Amino acid sequence: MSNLHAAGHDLDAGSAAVDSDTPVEKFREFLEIRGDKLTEPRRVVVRHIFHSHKHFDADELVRDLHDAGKAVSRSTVYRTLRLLVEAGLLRELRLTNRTAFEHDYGYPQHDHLHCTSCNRIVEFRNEQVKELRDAVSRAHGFRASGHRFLITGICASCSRSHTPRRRLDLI
Amino acid sequence: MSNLHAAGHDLDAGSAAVDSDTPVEKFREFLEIRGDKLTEPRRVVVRHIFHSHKHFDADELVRDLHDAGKAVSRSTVYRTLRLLVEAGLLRELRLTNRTAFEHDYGYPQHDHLHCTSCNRIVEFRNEQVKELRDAVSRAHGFRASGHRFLITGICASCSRSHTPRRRLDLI
DNA sequence: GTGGCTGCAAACACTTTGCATTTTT
DNA sequence: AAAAATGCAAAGTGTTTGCAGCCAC
Repeated sequence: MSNLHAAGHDLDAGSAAVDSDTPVEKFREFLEIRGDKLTEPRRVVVRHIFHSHKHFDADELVRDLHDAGKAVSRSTVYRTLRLLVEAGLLRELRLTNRTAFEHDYGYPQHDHLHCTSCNRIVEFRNEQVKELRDAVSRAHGFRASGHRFLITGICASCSRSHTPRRRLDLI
Repeated sequence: MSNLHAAGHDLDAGSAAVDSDTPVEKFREFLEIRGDKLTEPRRVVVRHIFHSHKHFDADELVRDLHDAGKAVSRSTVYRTLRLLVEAGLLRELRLTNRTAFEHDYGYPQHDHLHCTSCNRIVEFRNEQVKELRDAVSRAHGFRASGHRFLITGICASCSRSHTPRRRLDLI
């Protein structure tokens, strides 16, 4: 889990350090161009999202913010999420009927393995995916701007534990 | 286009011919095993779906059936769609917030290009996708049962005609 | 006949919107 | 001060469910 966050992602944090590459700054630039405003609720949402979350959905975010004593109304959360996607800071993931989000800024290109048993999502990185996408696009006169490669199946730990007719940890 | 439907897929049709490989038959087998029943509304839904549709959503299906004078209640349509997915006859596609479906029976493995401008979906086939999926799964101890590779971008005809090129890299 | 269906309407779950008030530039 | 954002509650979507009567096996 934590290994995915390994290298230099010291976003936000209390440090009053250089602040021009934080998600909040990026968001401000985006809003500025459109003549929109960076408000406190928006700042709170963005900071929270890029502070720790990986994949999350609107409801989770509303609840987390509330529990952290930083409550932001559900409407504002939804409105802000929409903006963050437009701004390219977040990406939508539609595995189920509720939209999940993940970081798209300062985050390396990757794809997902979705375990249909425990419902967990594992990320993986593989250069060939993009190569393949570009090759296919080229062959179709398509100008690719992105892709989603989702592999569904049973993860290692689930196929170990849920396998019927097999003793669990006895050996 | 038509090449995708190339070989022997004379499904439904009035011909009282051999009927053991139609989607309806497959569905019956599936239902039988579970001790469930093949009813007229279910037959109507399955026949309609495999008669012409490619990608469709529940609402479209309800409307089409209604317009064809073969109305089936919305609930039954939803219930039947769920069963067809379980039966492996249909596959879910979640590009937007409404679930879309496509044939999964008697249809070759393929993936999609989604044009975000005209919203059209184009299919493509490429063996390497599956190879890549299997390689990645293997590397993660994952037992893959399926995958979804979706390439988003602008299709040839849109990038020719429209040119309102959206700026995505403002930030 | 029985257990599973169907249709209807009502319930749900997720997301969006109208509006009066507050905040940002 | 003007323009835009917030929060609330109310309205939308899309999908599921409870139930009385109906139908396939």
